[in-house]
Amino acid sequence: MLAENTSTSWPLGVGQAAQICRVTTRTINNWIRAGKLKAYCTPGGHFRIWPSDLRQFLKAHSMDINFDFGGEHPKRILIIDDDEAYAGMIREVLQDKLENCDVKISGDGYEALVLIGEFKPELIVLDLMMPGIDGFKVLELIADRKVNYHLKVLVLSGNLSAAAIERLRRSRADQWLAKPVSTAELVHSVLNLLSAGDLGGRGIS
Amino acid sequence: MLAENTSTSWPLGVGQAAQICRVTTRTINNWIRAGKLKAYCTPGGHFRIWPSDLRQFLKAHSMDINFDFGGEHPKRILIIDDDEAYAGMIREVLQDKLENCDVKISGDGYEALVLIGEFKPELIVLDLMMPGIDGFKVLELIADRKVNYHLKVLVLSGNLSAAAIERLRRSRADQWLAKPVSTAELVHSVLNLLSAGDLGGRGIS
DNA sequence: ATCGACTAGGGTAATTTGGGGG
DNA sequence: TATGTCCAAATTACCCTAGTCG
Repeated sequence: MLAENTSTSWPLGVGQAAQICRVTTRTINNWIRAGKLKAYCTPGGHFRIWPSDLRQFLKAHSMDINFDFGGEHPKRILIIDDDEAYAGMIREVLQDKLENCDVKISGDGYEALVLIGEFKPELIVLDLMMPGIDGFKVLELIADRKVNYHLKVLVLSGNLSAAAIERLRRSRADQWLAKPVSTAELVHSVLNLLSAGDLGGRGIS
Repeated sequence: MLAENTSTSWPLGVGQAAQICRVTTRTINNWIRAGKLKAYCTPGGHFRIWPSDLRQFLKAHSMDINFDFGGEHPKRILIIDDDEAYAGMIREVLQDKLENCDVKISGDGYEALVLIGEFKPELIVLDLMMPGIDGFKVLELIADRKVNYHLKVLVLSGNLSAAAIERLRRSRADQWLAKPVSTAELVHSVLNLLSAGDLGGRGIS
């Protein structure tokens, strides 16, 4: 649906790119016309730059500049936990600490599977103990999708026996934390998992 | 309301085009009046833009923007059946008779759930008899999605007792056929389900 | 007829382009 | 060579109200 632009990124104007790169708009313009910086053109002749292209440009020229212009899509996080109150708390913590994130909760493992395809989260916070569906089955499916997408899984569980941990390792979970978990620990893990690899998408669906 | 029609080939309002192009409605208006962007006019003077015209416009100006507004894509059909040979046969029949369709097969009910979200099929051909996951659970999830998407379900089953049929009815399956099913019967049902609720395009693109 | 959502168009402000010369 | 600065024309964004759509 178009009405909500929570998952689309916006192109930067030349002035915005100039601020990020600490140069004048004129220079940005030169870079574009020289073919060094990829951009597209409005019918009126104004250039627009996708954040991911600017990032690539900065990286290619070893310009050590980081920017978070809010133009990129928020990080999509899916919390799979049948404990509604607990999941809600996690969401609040994440929304408070990660200023640009889009969090969805699913208390039903089956619905969660649909959401994995539909919402395309970058990170899944998974409770292993769920009624109806096996958390390891979810992990197995996710492992298949990791080939094509950036998708990290943080497992939360109250019962992390050595055997369970070994099975998690084989299931390619990215990280696991024992409940109860401190907010600091949670946020640290989430930030760590999200910072590994990112690319901005473009387009509307 | 114009903003809601994401799954049929309706003309776009100026605001929708503006969101797609990441410009203001005013700018879209300028483009139209300058003859750069093709549009037609309502009696009251409001502009309407066909998705194909907008797509052509974006392409003509090398604007690196993709949008999928539905209506023009091939019909997406998801076959959920653990009998690989049977599913493959259905696919061949459908691809032969529906010249513009995109068919995916899932032999695993869990993976199928992910595909429902990811592939966003317009039609699901569902085998009730599946190992691991209950076909009715799938129907239940689909019923939720029907609120927001055009999604029809054709159930195939070898065991269509009166009780099963009653349960299918309650589960809001759109149609059910007993195995074995004739190809003519299958194709007829599929065409019927796909054409319902979809007004089609405008003929030429 | 009523109503919410959207749009056209004018006016104005901000930004961008491209040139030329430092 | 690459970039900063000045400038006019063009393009786009923002704000507003009356009018249209469904």
